[in-house]
Amino acid sequence: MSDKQTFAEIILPLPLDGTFTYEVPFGWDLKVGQRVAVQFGKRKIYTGIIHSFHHNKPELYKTKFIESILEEEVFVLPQQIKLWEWIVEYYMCSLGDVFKNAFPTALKLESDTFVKLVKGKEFPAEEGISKNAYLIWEALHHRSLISVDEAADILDLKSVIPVLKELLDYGLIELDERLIEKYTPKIEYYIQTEISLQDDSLQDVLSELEKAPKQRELFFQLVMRQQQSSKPILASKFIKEFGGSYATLRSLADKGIIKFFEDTSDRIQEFDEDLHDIHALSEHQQKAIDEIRTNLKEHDTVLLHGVTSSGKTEIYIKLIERVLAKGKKVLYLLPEISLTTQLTQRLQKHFGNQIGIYHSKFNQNERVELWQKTINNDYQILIGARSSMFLPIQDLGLIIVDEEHETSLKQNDSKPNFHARDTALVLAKLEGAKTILGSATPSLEMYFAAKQGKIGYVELSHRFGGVQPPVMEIIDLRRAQKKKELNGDISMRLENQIRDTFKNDKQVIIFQNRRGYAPVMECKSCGHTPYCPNCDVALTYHRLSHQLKCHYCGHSQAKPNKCYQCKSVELETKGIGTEQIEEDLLRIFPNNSIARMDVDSMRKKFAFEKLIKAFENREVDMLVGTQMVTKGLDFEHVNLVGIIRADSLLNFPDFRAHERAFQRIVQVAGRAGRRKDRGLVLIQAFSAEHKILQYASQFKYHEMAQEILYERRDFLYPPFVKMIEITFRHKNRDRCYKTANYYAESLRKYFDEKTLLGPEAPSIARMNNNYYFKVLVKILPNQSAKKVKILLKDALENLHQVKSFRSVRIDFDVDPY
DNA sequence: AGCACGCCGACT
DNA sequence: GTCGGCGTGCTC
Repeated sequence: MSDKQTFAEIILPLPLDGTFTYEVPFGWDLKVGQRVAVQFGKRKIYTGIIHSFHHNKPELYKTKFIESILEEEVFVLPQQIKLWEWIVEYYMCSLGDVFKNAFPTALKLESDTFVKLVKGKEFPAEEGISKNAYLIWEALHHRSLISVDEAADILDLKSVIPVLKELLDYGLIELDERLIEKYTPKIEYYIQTEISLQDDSLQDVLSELEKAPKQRELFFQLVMRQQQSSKPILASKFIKEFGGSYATLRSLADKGIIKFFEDTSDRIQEFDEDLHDIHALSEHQQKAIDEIRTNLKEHDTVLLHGVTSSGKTEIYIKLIERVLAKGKKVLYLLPEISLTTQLTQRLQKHFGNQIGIYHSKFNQNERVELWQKTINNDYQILIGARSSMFLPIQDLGLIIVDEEHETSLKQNDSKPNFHARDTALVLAKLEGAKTILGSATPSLEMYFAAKQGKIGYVELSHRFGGVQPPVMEIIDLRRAQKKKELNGDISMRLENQIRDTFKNDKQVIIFQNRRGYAPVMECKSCGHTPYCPNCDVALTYHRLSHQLKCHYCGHSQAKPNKCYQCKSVELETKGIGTEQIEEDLLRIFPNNSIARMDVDSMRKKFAFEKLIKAFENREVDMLVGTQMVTKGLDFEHVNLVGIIRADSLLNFPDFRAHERAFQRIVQVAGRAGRRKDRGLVLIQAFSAEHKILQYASQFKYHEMAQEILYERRDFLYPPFVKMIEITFRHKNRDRCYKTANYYAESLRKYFDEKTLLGPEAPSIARMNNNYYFKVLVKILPNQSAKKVKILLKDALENLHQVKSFRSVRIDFDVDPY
C-alpha cells in the first residue's frame, strides 16, 4: 500500500478545464493512466483517467471518493498525458476535450440512471401524489429495473424527472446508477466431435443420420477435417466451406454427436499473405537515404521533398527497417484518404503483422483491440490518420508524416483543433524520436523552416526508373469558348485527347474541384436561388436523389418544380460539379466505362477499395473525381489527366489558396504516366495566364514558394506570423456581434490594426440558426505566443464578467486552416 | 457535456 | 393549473 495516494487528479471526458480531485479510498493502490469510475455531479458516473496523486485537501469543495478501478492494466502512458497537456496549452482547449478525442469511445463510459422499487412499501392513499407516479410504480412490479429514458417512454412525457423525484421523496423507489461496458470481446463458436474415423461408433452414427442427409454430410466432413488437423474448427468458416446452416449443426449438437464451444477472438484480421522484399533502391533513392541520415545527426526533423513517382515509400521502408532493428517503434501518419489505398497494402506486404492500422472505418470494438495490442507491444509499426498519434506506443523511434502538406492533417470539425504534423513534432521531442516529413509539394511552413535551417531538408527530384515527368499543357477556355471549341465543359482538345488515350488502351483521370451535380439552382425569370432555412448558404442540387441539400447543417428538401418566388417553371442549374462532368463525359463517350469518385459516391464501406480495384483491373476506363483522385494513387495505365476548371482552385478567399492550387495541380498531375509512357496533363482554365498555373505546369516549386513567401511576409501571414482565430457564435446576431466587438476592443491596446482584425462575419454568416463572428489575431515573430494566449484567455475571463456576454459560445482556433 | 432550477408562455 | 422551452449556473 502506498501512503502517497490520498487524493488523485482525474481527467474526465468533459469539455471542462483541468482535472478533478477525488479521494483515493484507504488501502487502494492505483497507477497513473489507469481507468477508474467516478461520480461527477449529482448522479452521473464517468470513466476517468488517473493523472496524478497528491495530498492537498481541497479547501473550496468537498471531494468524492473514486468509485471503482475498471481494470488492473494501465490504458494511457504518462508520456501521452504529457502530449495531451501540450495540446491543451498550445491549442487553447480543455484537457477533457483532448481526452475525448484521443481515447477510444468504447472505453469512455457514462452511466445510465435506472430506478427500482423499495421493497415492502405500500402506495400512499393520500392525494397529492400524481397519477404518473402511480403508473411508474405499477410498471416496476412487472420489470424490476427501468431506465429514465424508458420511464419517459412509458408515460409519453419529455420530462420524467419530477415524477421520479416524487416517488423518491415518498421513499417508494431508489436510484440505481449503472455503467454499461460498451466494449464487448468478440466471441466465436467452434465445433468438435469426439468421434474419429477409427471409432467403431462411426458407422452407428452414420446410419443413425441416414434420414438426415445434410447432418450426415456435415458430420462426415467434420470427422474428416479433424483427422487432417487438430486445429479448432470455426463453425462459421465450416459452414461457408461445406454449406449447411447453424440449424443443422445445432441438431447434431442436440443429439450429442458434436459439441460447440466458444472463445474470444480478435476482430482485427491478421495478414497471412507471403511477405515480399522491395526491389533494389535506385542510386538517387540511396543518396536520399544517406542525406536523410546525415541530416538526422544534426536535426530532429527532416523534410523529404520528393517529386511524385520518386519512390518515397521505399525510402520510408528502409528507414523503418533501421529503426526496428534498434528495437524502436514507428508511427506512420498520413491523411485519412490515403489510408484505404495501395500504400498500406505495400507496407503490409513488406512488414506483415508487425503493422497495426488505425482506421476511421474501424468500429469502436476494433479500435479498442488495436489500442490494447499497441500498449501490449504487439505492433512495431502503427499506421493511421490524425488520431493514431494518440495510440499508446512505447519506445517510439521514428515518426513519418507522409503528405505533410495535406490540410486534412489539421482537425477542424471538432476540438481539439490540432495539426497532426505539428503535434507529431512535439510527440517526437517528448519521446526522443526523429521525424521525417514527406511531400512532393511541401507546405510553405515546413519549406520555410527548412530554408532557415530549423529542420533538415532533402530533395529528391528524380523519378524512379527514369520515368519522365508528364507533359503539362494549359488550355485557354476563353479562347476555346470564342472559337466554339467547347462541348459543355469539355474542350475539343481534351475530348480528342481522351479519345486518343482510349484508342491506345490507356486510362484517364478527370479532376474537378467540386462534388454534386450543379451546386445551385437559379430561376431564369427572377434570378431567385433557394437558400437553406437554417444557414446563409444556397442549397446544392443533387441529381441522384432529386434533392436540394445544405452541406452545412444537413437540411434537405425535394427539388422544386416552380420558383418559390415567382412561380416560374424555368429553373436552371448553375456551376459545375463532378456529377455533371460525369454526365457530359458519358454523353460524349457512351461506349466507355466511367466512374465517379467523390464523398457522395464513396460513402459506403469499401466503395473506395472496390472502385480502386475496378480501375486497376481496367474495368473502368475513366475516373472523374474531386480531391480524392489526387491523393497517392498509383495506377500503371493512366496516361492522361484532365483538370476541368483550374480557376475554381485559385479563387478561394483564403491566404493559402494559391499554395493549395499549386499542390493540387502537381499532385493530380502526378497520377499521369507513372511507368514507361510519358503522361499528359491538360489543365483547362479561363485565366490561363495565371502565374500559379504557369508555375504548376512547369513544376517550378521553388519559384512558386519564393514568390508566395514574399507575399506572406508583406501581408503578415504564416509562416511569418502565428495566427489565432476566435469564433463567436450565438442565436442572436446583435448579441454575437456586440460580444465579439467588446472582446476585440479589450485587446486593441496590445495590437495594432494589422495584427488584430475583426470582428468580421464569415462568408457563411449563419449556420444551423446560429450567427457567427470572427476575430483574428496575428502574433509577430518577436512576440511570445504563450504570452499572447494568456492575454486572450484573460480577455475572455474579463468578458465573462458581463452577464449578457456569457451565453455567446467562443472557440479558439490556433493556426487556423 | 449533463443536469437542476427557475421563469415564462401555451394548452389538455 | 401543468407541460415543455430555454437561459443560467455548477459540477471535484
